[in-house]
Amino acid sequence: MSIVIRMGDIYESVMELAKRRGFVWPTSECYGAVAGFVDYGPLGAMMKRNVENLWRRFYVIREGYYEIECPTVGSESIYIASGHVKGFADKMCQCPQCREYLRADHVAEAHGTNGAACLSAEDLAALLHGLPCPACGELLENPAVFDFNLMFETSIGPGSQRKGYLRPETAQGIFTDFNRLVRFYRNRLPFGAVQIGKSYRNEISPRQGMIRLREFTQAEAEIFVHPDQKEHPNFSAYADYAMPLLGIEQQQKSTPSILVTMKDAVAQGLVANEYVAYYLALTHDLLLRAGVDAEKLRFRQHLPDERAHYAEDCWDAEIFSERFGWVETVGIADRTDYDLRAHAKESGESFTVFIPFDEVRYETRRRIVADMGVLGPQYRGRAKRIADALAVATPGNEGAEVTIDGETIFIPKSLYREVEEQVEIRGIEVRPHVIEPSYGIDRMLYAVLEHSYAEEMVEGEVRKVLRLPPDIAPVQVAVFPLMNRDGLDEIALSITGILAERAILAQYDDSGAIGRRYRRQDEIGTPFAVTVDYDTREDGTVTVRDRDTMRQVRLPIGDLPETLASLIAGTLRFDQL
RNA sequence: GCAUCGAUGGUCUAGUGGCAUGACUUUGGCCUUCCAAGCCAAUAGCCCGGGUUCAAUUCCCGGUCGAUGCACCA
Repeated sequence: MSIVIRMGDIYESVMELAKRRGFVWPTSECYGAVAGFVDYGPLGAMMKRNVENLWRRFYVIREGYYEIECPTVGSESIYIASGHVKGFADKMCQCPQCREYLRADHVAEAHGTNGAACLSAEDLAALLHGLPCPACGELLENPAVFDFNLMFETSIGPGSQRKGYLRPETAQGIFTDFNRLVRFYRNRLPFGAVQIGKSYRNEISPRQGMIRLREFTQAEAEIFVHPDQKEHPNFSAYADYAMPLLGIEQQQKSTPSILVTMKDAVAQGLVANEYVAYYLALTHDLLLRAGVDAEKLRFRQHLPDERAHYAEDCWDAEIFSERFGWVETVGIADRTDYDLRAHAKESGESFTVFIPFDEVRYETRRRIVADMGVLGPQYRGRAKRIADALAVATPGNEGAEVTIDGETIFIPKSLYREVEEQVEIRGIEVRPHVIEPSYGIDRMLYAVLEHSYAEEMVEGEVRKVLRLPPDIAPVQVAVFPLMNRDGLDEIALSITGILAERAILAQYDDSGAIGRRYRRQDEIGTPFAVTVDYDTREDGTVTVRDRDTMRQVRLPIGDLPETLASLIAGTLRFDQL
């Protein structure tokens, strides 16, 4: 019936369509676009929201991880704790000869300077002067050393007293709200929270359109689990879910990915635990549901040298793009307690959950109780500190030694007594581990557009069509009068209204020949089109046309809301009509 | 950020130191009983800034954006 034709540069075609039909535009074109930023046009914004809502259906509604919303501007302390201020600011310089960018501290380290990363830019520049460029060998002359941090910096309030950063990921907001979240979830593990929102990274050289943006949308879930209980309570839902995994071993031996069930992947130790496996499967499920081509999706495990030192296991969902190759779109990591520990250290708060024991436990503890009646007058200001030090000291036969301000003081036995007491232990403070699935929504959206895009020959004409899942498509239904007269238009308009009341986004169009109107909708991926013709006036039926097959069936107008709603939800297939 | 190449209505494109092509799209009208039909009309463009010149969309310089290579990508 139709032949799919070979396409040239699919990226060009997809982006041309996306621009022309209002999916994605270069930002602020009237002043000259800025690389790394895009505007979502009317259809793009609609489609993006549909993708986000699909994500919410999986993570918020199904998993029960509630969504929070934090500021995109955060104070410096957050990112000092997270490691972004230090870990993301590299001292760099450029070789004046070959123009190679160099990590200034690396060059200095290579020539025998230890701890070069901690030196100031001036000191580093002085050190580098006269050293050979590792790229071209020319001697560096007074190289300009500058900080490059991928975070956008800003100041909070007038006079720029307080430094702030645009968040480089949404995750930190969930971590900084941890203690509130623990109470919200009534002190029980596991629990999770999610956030969908903008993040910012001042990429040195953003290329590749929507793939590498300076402002982008992330959907992140942080799932807090007991460190010793990494069995997902609902693991059975995905235990038998089979999908191809490209583990470390497969990559090192250059063998293809292996098809395994999640149950086996965990049993074989390929995936670290049930939680990670569960979200690998859920992500696979979600991406296919969003319109990603299963053949162009793989899950790749981070190699030991690319995995962060604290991560127990880390996988990327990579989506194949004709233009960009394999693109990391989702990261799924077991981050252990790294983030919570870092914030606990920086903020001084605990970042733990109190887990009660099933039964109260009793422990016998020895404690040293100072005789403050004597210690107080004798040591005055230092008495309290001495008593505290005594409490944890290990006394000898004659007495105990404590060290205060570097001075070792001997406290004779007579000034304290050792008591043995029974303590009730009702539970312990546990610092949860974090399982983090992190999605790049813009990349996902681009991948869905690219994978959905098709050109085919229909009766000598090229038909461009986006085969988007019905609930991802920006517009769900188009409504046409066959002729723009004889009352057909009024009927079509009233159908549009009826569908709107059922919260179905229907677009009315009476302009131009009917075939042209079908093509217009094909191009933006509208899955269904309702046409009012002369039979409608006789028997109250209309045709419903399926985008992918271009087949039509007649239905009574009264059935439309229910039938279309089921078709869009995917509970009914068109070929079942 | 460096190097090379490019930028003409919404889209694709012709062309030029002197009134800027054509097609498609869009809008209006006529026509039209289901897949970009036809006819008439309309709307709409030389990326931005500076220089050379009587005159610059065209030549020169700088910038922006895009493509490619290098570098970067916790």
